[in-house]
Amino acid sequence: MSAPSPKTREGNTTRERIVAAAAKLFYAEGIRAVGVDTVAEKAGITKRTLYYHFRSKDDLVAAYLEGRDQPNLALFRQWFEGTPGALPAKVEGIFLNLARAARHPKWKGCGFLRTSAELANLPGHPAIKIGAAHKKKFERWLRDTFAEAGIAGADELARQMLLLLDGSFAVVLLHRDASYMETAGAAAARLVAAALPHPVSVARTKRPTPRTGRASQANSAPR
Amino acid sequence: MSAPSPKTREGNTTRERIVAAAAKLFYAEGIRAVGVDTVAEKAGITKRTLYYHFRSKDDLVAAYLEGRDQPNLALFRQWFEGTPGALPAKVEGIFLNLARAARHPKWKGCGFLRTSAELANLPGHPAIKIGAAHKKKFERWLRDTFAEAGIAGADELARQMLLLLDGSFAVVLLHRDASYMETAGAAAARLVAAALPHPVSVARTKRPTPRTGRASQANSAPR
DNA sequence: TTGTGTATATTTACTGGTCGGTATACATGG
DNA sequence: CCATGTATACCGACCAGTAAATATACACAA
Repeated sequence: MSAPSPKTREGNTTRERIVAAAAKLFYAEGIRAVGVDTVAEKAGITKRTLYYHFRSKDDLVAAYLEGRDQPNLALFRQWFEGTPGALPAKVEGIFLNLARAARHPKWKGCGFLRTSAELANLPGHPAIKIGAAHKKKFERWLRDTFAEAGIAGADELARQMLLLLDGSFAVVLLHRDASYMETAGAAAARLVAAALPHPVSVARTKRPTPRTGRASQANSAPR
Repeated sequence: MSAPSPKTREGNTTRERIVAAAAKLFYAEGIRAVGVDTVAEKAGITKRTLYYHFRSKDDLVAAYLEGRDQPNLALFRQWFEGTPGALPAKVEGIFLNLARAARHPKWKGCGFLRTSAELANLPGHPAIKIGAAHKKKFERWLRDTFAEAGIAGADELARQMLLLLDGSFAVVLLHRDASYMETAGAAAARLVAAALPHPVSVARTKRPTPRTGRASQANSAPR
């Protein structure tokens, strides 16, 4: 995005190959578990070359997450749009696709969350800022999507989806049981359906969304 | 719980002091970020003594989480019982108390989840098994509590609560914004209220819980 | 075309320090 | 004496980061 950097082999810059190697290793093994020597070896370069392209390991970690930001968001959008049906079903589609992905043996949870958990003692770390921004982008996309559908509490609903999503990342990683993602998807679909302006398929009620009052009072976004 | 081990100073066995020091350090800094030398120093002993009491660092990590199991569960139960009102409010009380705790500057998320995230590349690690068992105990307690209240889908509801809880751990740790826990509490309360056998304060419907059908089909626990 | 300067890119070899874990000896209390 | 602890000193491996030399590419001048 900033430095042009010339080609070295077929199509890949050296920097890209370093980030690709770092991404694989950091995601598979963890940040502190992987040394820069290992990254350099996997990228087919020497450690000194790595330090020519990155000022420090922390910068490399940040580049790893930076590189996952857009692809991840695109994947979620794709899962949403690729699921037929009404809004609740489309939201649930994200969770069901994620459950399928989580059953792959190499799946190890959400790289952003795992990095933030591992570096929790360094709150200002650039990688954590990138992770926070990533999740905020996702939440904003959800909120806009809900708002376009005419949902009143789109803000809070988006936050709830994020909580269920990240909760399923954590729980599935711990138990290695992807069915929790289907549970989360069901809960998400139910919350979305309850927030829809049109009473869904349930017997119609007088007021469209009478249950919104309770929560909005406990959650007026302190900051 | 297993070895009696004699006292060394006032009231504490050496082993307990080691575990206490390890707990503080591992929670505050992370597992791989803390060396055994640091733990030994903080416990006021030498490293060799640490290795007299624990076969390996992995054992020490397991002991750290083992020691947090019962106190953590007791705290959740206490928060639940200490909140007045009906079931949804009591469940929400857990989240509100947790939000208060999360605003403490030394709060760093859930030690069980953070350990599982950091050791995700070692699925069989004893500490991860302890963490999984801990979360299962909490989920079981929730399920039994819901079942006693006459809720039909107590199993799934308990899983949803766990997802919201662990989701809020992850999200609040990333954003350092405890208000997400209040959002999670509101969502939890709403889901519990919707599952109650008695239609809550909303206008009565013909069937007590008509919305259960959608989710039960998507979540029949594959394992 | 040839030579030279310069910025980019990469190498080998190495630094001081920390990692988990241990060998050996010494203390102390039953 | 012997079991239980504790202390000093050390191990090889690995850690993040660096020095110095060099290879490569391109610009511009003779």
